[in-house]
Amino acid sequence: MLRYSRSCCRFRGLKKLGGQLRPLSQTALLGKPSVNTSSIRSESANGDIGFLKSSAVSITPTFGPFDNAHAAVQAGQSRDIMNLWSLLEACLHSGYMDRAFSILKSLYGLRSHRASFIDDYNKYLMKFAENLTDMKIIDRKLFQDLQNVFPEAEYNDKTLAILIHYALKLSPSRDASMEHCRTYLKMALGGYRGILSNIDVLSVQNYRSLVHDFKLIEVHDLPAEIHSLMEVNGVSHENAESTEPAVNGGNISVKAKNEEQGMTLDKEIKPLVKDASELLAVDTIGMKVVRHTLLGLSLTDQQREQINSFNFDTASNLLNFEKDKENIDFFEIFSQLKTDEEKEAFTKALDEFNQDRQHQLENRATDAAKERWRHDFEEAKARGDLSIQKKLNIKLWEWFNKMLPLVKEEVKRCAELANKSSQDPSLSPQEKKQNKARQDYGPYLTLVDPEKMCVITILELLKLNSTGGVIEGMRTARAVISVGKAIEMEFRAELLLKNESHVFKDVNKKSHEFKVLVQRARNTFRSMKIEESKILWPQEARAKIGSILISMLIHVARVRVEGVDPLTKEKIQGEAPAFSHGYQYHNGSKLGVLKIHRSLVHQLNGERLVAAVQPQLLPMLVKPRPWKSWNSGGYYYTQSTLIRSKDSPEQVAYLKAVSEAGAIDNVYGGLNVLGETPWTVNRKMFNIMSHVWNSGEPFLDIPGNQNKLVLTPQPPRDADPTVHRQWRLKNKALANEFSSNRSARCDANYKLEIARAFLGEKFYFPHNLDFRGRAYPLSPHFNHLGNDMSRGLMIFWNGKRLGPTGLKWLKVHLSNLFGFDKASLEERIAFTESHVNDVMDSAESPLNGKGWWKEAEKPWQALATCIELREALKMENPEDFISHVPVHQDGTCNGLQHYAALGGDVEGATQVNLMPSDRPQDVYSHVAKLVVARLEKVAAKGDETAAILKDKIKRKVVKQTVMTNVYGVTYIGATHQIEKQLSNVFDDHKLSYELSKYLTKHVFASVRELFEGAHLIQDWLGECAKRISKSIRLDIDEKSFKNGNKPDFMSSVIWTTPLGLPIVQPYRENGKKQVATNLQTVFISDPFAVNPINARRQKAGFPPNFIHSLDASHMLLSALKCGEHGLDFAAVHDSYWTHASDIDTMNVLLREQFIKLHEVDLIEQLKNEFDERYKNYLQILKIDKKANVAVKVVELRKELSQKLGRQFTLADEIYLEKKRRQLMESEDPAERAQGEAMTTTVSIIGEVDDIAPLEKSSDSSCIMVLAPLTLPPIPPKGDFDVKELENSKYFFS
Amino acid sequence: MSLAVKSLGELSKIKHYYGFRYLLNAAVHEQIFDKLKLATVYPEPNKLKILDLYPGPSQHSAILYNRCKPAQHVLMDARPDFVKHISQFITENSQHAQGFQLVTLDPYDWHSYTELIDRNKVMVPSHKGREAIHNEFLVVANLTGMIGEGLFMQWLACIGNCNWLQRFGRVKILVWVPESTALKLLAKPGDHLRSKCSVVTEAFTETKLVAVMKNKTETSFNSSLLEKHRPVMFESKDVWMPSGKPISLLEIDPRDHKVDLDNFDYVTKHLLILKSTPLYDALESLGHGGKEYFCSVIGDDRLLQKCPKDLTVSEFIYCTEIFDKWPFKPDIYLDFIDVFQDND
DNA sequence: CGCCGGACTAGCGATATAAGTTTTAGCTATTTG
DNA sequence: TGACTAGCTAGAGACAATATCGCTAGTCCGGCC
Repeated sequence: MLRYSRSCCRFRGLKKLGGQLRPLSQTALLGKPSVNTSSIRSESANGDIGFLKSSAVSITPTFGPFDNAHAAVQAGQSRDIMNLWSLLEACLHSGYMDRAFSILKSLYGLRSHRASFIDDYNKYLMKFAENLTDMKIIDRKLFQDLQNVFPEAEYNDKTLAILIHYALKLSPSRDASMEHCRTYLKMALGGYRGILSNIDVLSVQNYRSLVHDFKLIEVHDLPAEIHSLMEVNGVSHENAESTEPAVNGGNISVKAKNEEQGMTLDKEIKPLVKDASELLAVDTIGMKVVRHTLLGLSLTDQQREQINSFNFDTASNLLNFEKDKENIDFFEIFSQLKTDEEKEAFTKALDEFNQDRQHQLENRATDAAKERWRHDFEEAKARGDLSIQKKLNIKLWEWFNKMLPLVKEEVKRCAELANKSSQDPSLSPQEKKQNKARQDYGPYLTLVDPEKMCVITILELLKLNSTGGVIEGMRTARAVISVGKAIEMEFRAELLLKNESHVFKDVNKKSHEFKVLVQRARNTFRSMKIEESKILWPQEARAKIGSILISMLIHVARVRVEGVDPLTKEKIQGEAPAFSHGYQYHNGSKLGVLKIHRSLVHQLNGERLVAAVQPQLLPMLVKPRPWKSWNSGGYYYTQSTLIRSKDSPEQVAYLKAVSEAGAIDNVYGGLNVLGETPWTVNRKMFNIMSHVWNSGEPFLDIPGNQNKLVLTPQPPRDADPTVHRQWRLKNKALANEFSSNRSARCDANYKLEIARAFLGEKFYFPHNLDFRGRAYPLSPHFNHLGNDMSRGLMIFWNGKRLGPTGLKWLKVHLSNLFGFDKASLEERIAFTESHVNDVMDSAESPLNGKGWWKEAEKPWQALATCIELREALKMENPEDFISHVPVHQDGTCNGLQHYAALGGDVEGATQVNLMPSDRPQDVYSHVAKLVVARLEKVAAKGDETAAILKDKIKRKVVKQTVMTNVYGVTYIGATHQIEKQLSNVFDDHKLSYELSKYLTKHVFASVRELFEGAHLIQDWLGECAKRISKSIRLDIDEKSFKNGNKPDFMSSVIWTTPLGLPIVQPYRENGKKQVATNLQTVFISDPFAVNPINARRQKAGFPPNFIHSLDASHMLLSALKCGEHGLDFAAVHDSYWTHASDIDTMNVLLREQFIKLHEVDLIEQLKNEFDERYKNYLQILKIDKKANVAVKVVELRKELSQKLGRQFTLADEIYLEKKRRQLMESEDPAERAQGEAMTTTVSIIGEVDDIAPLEKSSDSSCIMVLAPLTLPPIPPKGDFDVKELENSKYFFS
Repeated sequence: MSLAVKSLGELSKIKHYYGFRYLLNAAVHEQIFDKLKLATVYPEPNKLKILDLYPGPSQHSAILYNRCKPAQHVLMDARPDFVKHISQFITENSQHAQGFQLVTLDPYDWHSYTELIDRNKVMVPSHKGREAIHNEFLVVANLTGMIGEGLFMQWLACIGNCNWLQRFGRVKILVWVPESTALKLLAKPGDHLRSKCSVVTEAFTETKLVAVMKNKTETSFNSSLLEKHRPVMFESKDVWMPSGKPISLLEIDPRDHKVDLDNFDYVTKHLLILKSTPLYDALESLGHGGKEYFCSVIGDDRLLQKCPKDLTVSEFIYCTEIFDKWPFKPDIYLDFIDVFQDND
């Protein structure tokens, strides 16, 4: 009855208002928006692993505000939108409703954003309604806003959901409430489901009312996750008369229902849980079950005792960060379980426990840190021990307490300012300025609990000690941003938690089974919520609140210091600020630094700073949230994006488009496999490292614990300037070494401490991608991509019986770790076997024995393998050994492998083991040989340099250069690498540098000779990138021509990987700007700014990036397949890891996938994509002035110039060409004809079939013209057939 | 007999000027040397040694040589085109060029001087005390090129340290610099160009503006400066290469000073970053608790209200002395940063 | 009432900073076929 | 005449950042008609 068509509704609605009929809801009078539900989902073509579908989408995407390249109008606005969004959000949560409303108006003003404006309005409405008691006000407000203020905006299902939610909450009577709901439901755009799917608005209680009380909707209208929650109740309460219990809900066990039955609804609806932390305490029931399950397993008495005494209350038993406390060793228990059933039960119980812990981990870390400080403080106070040389934590607690009131005061002022409409004129100019600034940061500062902000600030600053090359301190810019970011993260996590508790507030989890259901619903809810939140605080806001907080800390934080009186030379005690803001110069440019006082730094050196590790970024205790969309996956409470595109919203835009089309499911799949591999800490390795660490001595790559930086004595004043310079350089070098040692040690400390916390735990690494699609674990510090030490600390949680092949592979692995990896497998096995005594010795007494393992290329991993091997060999049948150590298979010069496959280069393919062979080919030795041959040839002709060098060329000399050559190393870079090697042979520094320069040329030439095909492709890729990045795009580049004939080039190189991932090279000119903060201005780039691209980097980066995108594709495909075959899989780009026993399987799979990848001609595919994507682009060429076309162009220019009465610029030419094309696309035949008839400079050039012969490089005899963009022809492909690879066992080895 | 003085027309045939600019008008040069009254400073030409750095076309060298007839006049230049030109010039004038010689060393390289003086002993200046300007040694240089400014700043440091050529005494330097550099060096307290180098120049040298290019633009020397120095003015057409920034000639007379250079450096450098912030606040950037300390020592509130850009040299020296007495002063030798060491 | 002028300011762009110089591409003149 | 090379020069470059100043364009206010 209220379903009016749009036009008549407005009309009639208004009429009715004027008349007697007072509708219950004014909002109901609003027009019903038209719904656009067309979607373009094309069916995946057969055999497509992503590319076809994805490229189809990404070539002509329809972009939202993330795009910064597509539409010119939008270009300037996307940044505004993001800033407004974030400000709106901040104002709403800070309760600045008036300001929020004016922001809404601004958003409404942005045309390009109009369509999604209602989402912003909904957020406002939601908040607006929160503190009201009268439904009518809400309804009227909405009506008036949409009628008068935002006339072009139309409500959507979420708007209705909000109305329903509040109708249920606020209506005075059941009837009124029901009537409201009925009305709103009828206004639905596309059925009830649309409204009801807003589980972030409607609470479980709401659903129950709608279903059970009012019977307005059926259970099957609800989102699937909610069903179960309804039904449990439905059965117990309503006897299932109106609902159909069978719908979808069959998975509820009888037991669960029974358990629920005793409860009445009244009892169930408890008073609201006010905040997140209280909510957490409710969960203990489940933990009893966990304990019960665990105790039911076959355990040793000791373990039983441990579990019995273990407090499964997660809040008090998060990870173990205490040195002398031991958590239960879940890994030990798990590995000792005999039967699969027991393992399964154990796993289930542990996972459940970990679900809760993960939740805690991501949410309660700041509180935990604070509590620890307080605890230490109180303890010391109780002991009466508040000595001068205070413990760090006590100091921190004091700072915290001094800082807190300042922060609170500031928050108060911001709030006051926001509520005051007019400025107090009596204020001093300085105060006024301060208030002005408060307007900027105020909304953001009032979002997070001041206590938390203090803790975060302190922790961040301590964590940043000695970063950014500052000796004792950090860069200010980094500090303010870090603090700001941390605050933002905290806010997001809190927000999510708050929302969650709001929605689930009236759900009581009495039973264990029921809780599982709730948890599932929650997870869905979280995913939704996270996906929805695309808002990022602008860097500017981060910097501003960061600086405010930091300057407060600077103000209060003080330390005891010691100094020397310059006159009496006595030691003096004093007090000074712990932090000091100042500047340092580098190359004449100033750099803001935040210095940390030396005495504090010393104290920090001795501390274990685990608390400062962002807890949101630790390895996860549960399987990561599977990747489902560009921003949904990984951690549970922290938003992570699929691609780490710090400053490329452009790629995000493409990504969203293809993701929504479901074109990159293989990427998600591959990443999920990586994320689902469970790990645990290798306890034996941990103990050894821990021991080494505690000694404080340098060991392998762990630097020793030096406390003092000793500088060399100063030369006399009148010494030669060179002497002074040398002295300064020497000091710099010393200081750099010192500080890099310190940060290396600090890093090692992080690793060890995280490892300690995860001892005996089962954990996972959530992964995401860099912009080329390479996978990286999200958790920094401690992951399997880390250095040898990190890797040595980790083993697979799951163990697998070695079996005959496993044992062999374990031996091969050890040999590889020693760097003995270019021999045949048999020889490598023999290598290990010949060292069996060393293996035993290393494993048995790693620190006191002969220390053979330390000679390995990767000593820590070698030691881990030695230990594993010893355990195996000790057994009666070593093949029965259950192995956990990951065994690696590395591609031999993986980049070249891809190049060889692309180029079909037989010789190259052979060299990098794409061809089956009895022994692995060693490219490096081969190149070395080639180089020697060259040198000998020239030496014979009398070249002395060649003669000196020709005997000095070893494999090692060329290795790095050959390897990095693929990755586009520059001549200079390569020279440095070679110089490093040569300096071992030649003492004279200058000589060795000269020789290196000479040698580099020959190495390059040799590599080129050997990988002819590869280099042709490399050059082709480079040339394409160059042309694309110097191309002009008709639709947007018009205004970039402001500087006459020199345009700003805007087109990045964009391509689609075989898996369908769109890649946008992010190299743009850095549009860094100065941002004023409390401490100083800070130089930061705004990721949403549209900057011209950096053509040089686009060109230099493309060839290696393309190859990386291929190796990434290969890895993900292999991961996917390994996952399908039940393998535990991990990878470091071109090094694939699995259990020893599974290596053979993995090798087959990865070769299969490589073949699959290269079966299509990827280069041709790329060319086609380029041709399509850059179809209408123009390029600037220089052609011969005397050529026929050139003359014509000049004539036309002259003519047009006269008509215009001024110089005819390239911008004009582009404008004309654009017009011509528009006309030709027109519907109107007359216009089309007009277009055809038009002559532009571009059309003249376009008539020439092949422009290339006319091109000239540098001469005054040529002119600049615009021509359609053409790419060079693909270099011919060689005869190598990638299928040969199938039997090449040394491909990866 | 004297060396031939070539004209701009001839000298402009030299291919490359390497980004340097030279005044090539003999009359103006004469005017300049008149103004400098070199005869008073160097009463005994037969003991005078002149080191001419980056002489380039060497027109001024010839004129100077002709006027002073010094015992030795060494031109140091290593730029191929100039080397060629100078060698040829010397050959052409060989009979009149006693003591007029070229060394093809790079004046930028410190080693060139040890090479010239200590190793090959081509030119060995006498050591003089620091009571007066060295009266037997003169340095002439053209630093109008790219590297010029940087090199000059280092020479200033050498004056402060009494090393390099300044180890022989307070050696006068006549140096051509870009006008922008001259402006900086001569900036007085309160000038917006006041910077560390102006303070250092003022503290360690007595610097005079000898010659400037005639210039219509505003962004040039202010009238009081011109009034004070009364420099010789020359036309821009007398300068080769024709394109480039205007140039000026400075006369640098090192002072006898006893300032602790390192502390002075640190204090001026840091204070002048916040050149318009009152000392009261700016001092905090000198180190942990700088504000507290300095305020407790400096009684004069007027000084604390002043901005670094308005401070006189003696005020900077005063601050340096206080800084030096600070028990908790930061380590001034660790005042740098390794920007490439970025751990993420 | 409306209009206008002047004061004021936000915001942007330019410039200086320190003090051994960074690499590279492109341009020009020289050399050589 | 053209092509190639060497060597210069300039242009970007990571002044891989920040303080300050001056200019401009807009805003606000008060006075005047």
